Amino acid sequence: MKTRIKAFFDSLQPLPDTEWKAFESCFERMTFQKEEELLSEGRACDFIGFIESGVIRFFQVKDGTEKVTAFWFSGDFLSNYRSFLSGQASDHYIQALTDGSYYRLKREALLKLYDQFPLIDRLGRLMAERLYLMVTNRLDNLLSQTPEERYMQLQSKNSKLLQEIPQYMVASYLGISPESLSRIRKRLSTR
Amino acid sequence: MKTRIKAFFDSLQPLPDTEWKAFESCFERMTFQKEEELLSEGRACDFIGFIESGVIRFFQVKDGTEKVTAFWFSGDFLSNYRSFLSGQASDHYIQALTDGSYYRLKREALLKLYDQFPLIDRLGRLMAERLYLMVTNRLDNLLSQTPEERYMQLQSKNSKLLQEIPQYMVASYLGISPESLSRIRKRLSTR
DNA sequence: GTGATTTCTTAACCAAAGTCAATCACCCGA
DNA sequence: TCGGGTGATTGACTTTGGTTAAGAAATCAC
Repeated sequence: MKTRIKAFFDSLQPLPDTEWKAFESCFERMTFQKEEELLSEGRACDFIGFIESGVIRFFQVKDGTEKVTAFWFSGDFLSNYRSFLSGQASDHYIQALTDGSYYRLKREALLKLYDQFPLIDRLGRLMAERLYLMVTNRLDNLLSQTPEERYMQLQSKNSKLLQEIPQYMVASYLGISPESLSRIRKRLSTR
Repeated sequence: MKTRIKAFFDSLQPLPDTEWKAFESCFERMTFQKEEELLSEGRACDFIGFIESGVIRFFQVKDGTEKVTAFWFSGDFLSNYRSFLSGQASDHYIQALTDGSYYRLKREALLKLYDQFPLIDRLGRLMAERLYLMVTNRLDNLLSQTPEERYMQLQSKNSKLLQEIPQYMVASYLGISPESLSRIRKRLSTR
């Protein structure tokens, strides 16, 4: 499996050979095409994954308009983890913005691994904890910053995102209308 | 330990006697007084806890004004879990709004338990997963609802909160100014 | 390359919430 | 009981972002 993904898990909890082999062998490599839906609203998400290549967005449809919750790139965690954990139907879509590929681990296989290997159970704890940190970061960000501040932060920390993603999707991710983002950009450029 | 708190952990992962005894014995009962700070900004949070009685708020100071992130009541989980996990200084205060008590488990003790008992490690995973679900709920709520909708939801789902907490703190929790909340209330009452 | 579609920008107008300031209502303690 | 303090409300005004509509720019398909 891709070294990047191994690095992710190693940073959480290095696994001895036996565990790693068992763990790794449960991943399947999947490919996707631009526009493809990896998960539809209404279905429970029964996998987690890690992107090898390509760009993916995580969004929901609210009152007829699309609200983007996240963009994912190579190396990123890929799942509706909430639906994955709760078993409830997803309120989000997962959709490819480009062609690409990812490594998929099905829920059932992961639960078996948790039961078989305490160290993988611990890895699961550390993964949940890491994801908790990520989502609280985003929450904090939304609570404490204005759209303009969020855009500036995106520019400085994640400029790759701005280059690869249409602006109206970025606007949605920032929680504003495309027109507002356009205004913000204009405001910033004339300073 | 309080039955409510046992019920919380039982709902995640029932523990056999040995594990439960070891787990329970690591909790300490703590009391607090109105206004007391259970955690100050700048310190790492080195415990998790569960409230036995009383009301607590979780807030940060941003540009000189207090922003309330959460209110906690009897039975609720109590920690800056983010700081607890990352070891980084807390950007939030934890402060008592009333007199009360809670059961505290120190980080060091929990980490030892994780190492000693795989089942408690699993309990930790399920706890992290549960907390993940709670924070994504809040995130969704903030992203997809207007302040007015959030207030109405609070009324229907958490009216206890509205009775026990000063309005200006509720406003802060909703992400608006006290004046705006006052106007929203007026708007709603004349419908 | 050309036409069509999609994306981005701009403008005018509107609604919601913020700010500032004044006032009201209530509680509590001396 | 009176006065002070806290919290809630109201009003005037400002700011910000949403909406609608139009047009410009970029991209795509043939």
